[in-house]
Amino acid sequence: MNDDTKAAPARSATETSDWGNVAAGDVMERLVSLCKRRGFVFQSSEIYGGVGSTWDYGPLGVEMKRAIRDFWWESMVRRDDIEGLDAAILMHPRVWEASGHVAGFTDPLVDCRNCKHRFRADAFETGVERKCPRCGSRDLSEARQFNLMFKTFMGPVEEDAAVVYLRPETAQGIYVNFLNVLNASRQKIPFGIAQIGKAFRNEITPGNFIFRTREFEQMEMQYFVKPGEDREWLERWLATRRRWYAELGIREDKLRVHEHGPDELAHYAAAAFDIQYEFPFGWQELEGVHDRTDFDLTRHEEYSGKKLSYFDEETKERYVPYIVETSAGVDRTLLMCLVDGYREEGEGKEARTVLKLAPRIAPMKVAVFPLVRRDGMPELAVEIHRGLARRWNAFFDDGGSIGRRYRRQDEAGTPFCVTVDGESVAERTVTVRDRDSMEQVRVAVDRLEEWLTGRLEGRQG
RNA sequence: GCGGGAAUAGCUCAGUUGGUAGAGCGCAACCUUGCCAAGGUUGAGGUCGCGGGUUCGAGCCCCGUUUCCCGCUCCA
Repeated sequence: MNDDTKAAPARSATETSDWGNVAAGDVMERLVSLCKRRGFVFQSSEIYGGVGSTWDYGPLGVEMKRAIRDFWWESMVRRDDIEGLDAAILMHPRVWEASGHVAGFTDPLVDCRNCKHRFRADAFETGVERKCPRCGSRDLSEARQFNLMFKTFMGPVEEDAAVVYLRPETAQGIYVNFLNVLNASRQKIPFGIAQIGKAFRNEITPGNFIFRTREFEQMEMQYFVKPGEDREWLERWLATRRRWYAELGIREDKLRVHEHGPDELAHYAAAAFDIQYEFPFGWQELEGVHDRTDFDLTRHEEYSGKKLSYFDEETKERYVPYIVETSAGVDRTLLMCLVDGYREEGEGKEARTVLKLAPRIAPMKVAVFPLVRRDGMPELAVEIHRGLARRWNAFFDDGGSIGRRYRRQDEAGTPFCVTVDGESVAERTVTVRDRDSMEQVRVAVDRLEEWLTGRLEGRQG
């Protein structure tokens, strides 16, 4: 836990918070409830009592998640210097020895309560005095088997089969394919490899809804650079990634960068930045931007016996590239978008719950309503909906009052609602209502798609 | 991992000394409705988280368990 981490400022229930008429402490609860009710996120295997910290994405959630992945992929891989990859979840067990994930996994570990050092416990069994090898403290935890990787068996007969692991991070799939991608793509350093995929960790403390789960999805880009140029690239990628969050429409004051101090750095990293968001449960990491040096490729050279260096034809130098990675979580990005857009506004009859999602990640882009069910309005509304649905996820609703239908779309985060009235039938014009400003404008039916394109993409710029 | 709390309809909850489950909202259908949760009628939906036990009888009492929440711990 670092010094930057603090709870969101406490406010009373009657005071307006960053989420409108709802106290910060209630936001997560309300959001979880909305997610279930509207079909964003369900607890996994709920009818059997649920399974710990795993979640299923419902009809709206899956659209939103896809949109987040697509936006990331477009901004990362649609560049000349980045290639895409989709590596397998199951990898050779030696990969995890090389990566350092197996060390301390097969052996029971002991924690020193005094200096927080963690070390192998097997030495005690051979008569070594039970004290911390670093600080000498005798205040030690019990020896515990740390099982952070999910283990399974490859082969149908369990006893004979090889133990394999579900990958605890996607990055290693990129490192082991470094040469394959380099040769196949004819890239030159500097260049990057990007991947989106699932990873699995037996987290000791999962929680906070979909923020920390045991099965999760990562969006990672590993950028291979010449040693010595790593720091420059680290800062460049950090700036690029910060801009991405701004383009997602996230509130500026809820984002910050935290630089890891020397005691926080992971074994593989020379320098590390976290991009953090201020959730109702505190500042939390969304993405790591790390200088991993040549640690990973060097280790894979050692363990595989294969040369993973790069020959620079211009300078005639051979070197193992340094790696600058950007590693973001899909699920926590989605949670951030939901949290950032969640509002409870107005009083009494005016009250509404609204998700102010950027149009590019809204699960539904537009909804179409006939004002009433007569005089040709339903028919025209159906026709308009059918046209829009060819291009966007568009929703049709003719149930209940018009105000109720607006409220339903507010909760789902739909940016625009199109209403067909009597004049629509006579003059081929419709009312378009904006989710955020609640303003209404009149648009010709024949120009509606063009108008929406401008608004949807204009607001995404 | 430790301690505490909770679990009843999709949601929020009520349910008396133990006597076979209710409300509001939501949802569906129909009517009404001319632009921000109007109204009416009808309806669907619960083996009360799960498994044992006590009892003539358990949503309620006891034990176990799972999940979630709050602290602490942990966090490759």
